[in-house]
Amino acid sequence: MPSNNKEAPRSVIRRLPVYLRILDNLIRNEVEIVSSRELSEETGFTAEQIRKDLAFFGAFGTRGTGYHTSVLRENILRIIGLDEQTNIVVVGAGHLGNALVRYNTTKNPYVNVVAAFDVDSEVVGTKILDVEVVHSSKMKEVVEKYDVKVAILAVPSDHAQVATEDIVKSGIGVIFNFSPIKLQVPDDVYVHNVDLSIELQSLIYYATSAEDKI
Amino acid sequence: MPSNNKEAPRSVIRRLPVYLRILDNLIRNEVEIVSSRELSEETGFTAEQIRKDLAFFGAFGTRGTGYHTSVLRENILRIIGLDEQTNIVVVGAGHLGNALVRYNTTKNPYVNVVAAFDVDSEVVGTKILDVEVVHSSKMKEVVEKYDVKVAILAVPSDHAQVATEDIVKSGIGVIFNFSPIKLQVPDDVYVHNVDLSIELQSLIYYATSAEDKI
DNA sequence: TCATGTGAAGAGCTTCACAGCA
DNA sequence: TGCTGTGAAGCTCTTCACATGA
Repeated sequence: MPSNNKEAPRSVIRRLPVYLRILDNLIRNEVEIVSSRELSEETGFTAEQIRKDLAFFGAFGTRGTGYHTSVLRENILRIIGLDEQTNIVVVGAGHLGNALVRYNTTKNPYVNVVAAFDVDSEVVGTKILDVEVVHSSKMKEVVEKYDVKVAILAVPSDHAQVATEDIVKSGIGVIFNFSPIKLQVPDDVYVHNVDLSIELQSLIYYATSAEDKI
Repeated sequence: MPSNNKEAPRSVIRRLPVYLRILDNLIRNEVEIVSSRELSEETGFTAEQIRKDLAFFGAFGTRGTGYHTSVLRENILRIIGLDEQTNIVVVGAGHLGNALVRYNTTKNPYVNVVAAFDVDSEVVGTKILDVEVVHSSKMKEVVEKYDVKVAILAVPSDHAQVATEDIVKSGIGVIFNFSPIKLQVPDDVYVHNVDLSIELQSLIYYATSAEDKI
């Protein structure tokens, strides 16, 4: 394997799934070869950056030709760890949790939502598509049974830390956090925060400063 | 005004709403002064970074003391453009759009969702909380009436480009895009993409590589 | 010839170290 | 004294320019 021993930059890891989606489309259309310039047009990233990203993990292309779509796809799947189906859970079955279960079940290939968790007896026992809403007290059991690696956290702010402790105790090491709380977790747990209020508020800056330019 | 003429770095703009939220909490608890070190503890950003961020726009603090919470809050509101209520719309009233209307209505102060848009006659005319679901053909009318600056786009992929054209024609200049499509827009329209599938897929990398370290 | 792979230069952002001031 | 404000250094990632090889 001609790959590198250095830690992969986060920016590269964030772009890999973008390449993956394009490759899936190309392969669906039976395109066998793609160049970095073509990938650049589809993604908006520069061709040099795409080559650097891919070259970081090894030489997957052919000079003068380009990249073999299916070879590149296999390599990216392996690098990310999507070469085997990944089981995830959604914690919180309110409106946002509900939408996230549906989204990842119908729109996200490569992941499999095995359960949603909630503490509200109104929703425990119901289903979202084919996904059962289970009481949070059973999290460890489900996580061990399905070897779940990632939890999406979408509970109200005042439940977020408690729910996080359930998640950590169940053995999950990666949390995709939608609550606007700085979660307290052990060092070996990886938290990725998406704060929709904050992202929207920062966008307002561009809405108003763009207007000033008129 | 002791502020700067250079364009503000994106990274700074993304952090400003984080400071804003902390300040809102402090002011609610009648705390009048806060230091960069205290803000650091709340946010996880370094104290130097916080001082640099704030100093970019002017000298808002007092040496030896710290920052006056309400003064700093007012300044950040003005910088972002949140000093007056910002009207937004949500385009797409499916499960994700529904959740986003609720989220921004109940959890996001400083923005006001004036309408949701859809083309499905099943949902047009219904309400999400107090927000009416309006047919997309009336977008321009609503946007002009409420001086809407930002649209959240949460429609299925195959409708995303068409919906974008409605948004652009209505006069909106900032789009918060949840669809996994590279939207084609004029140069003066600002698009911010959040692709939930891609973010989750890139997280898998950390789930599996963390495991390898055992 | 043509597109990849890559050292070097450049840009942008963060951290350091300390001057400046209440 | 204590905390802000800031030039300088450092780091990370991107762009450039071109050598490399099918």
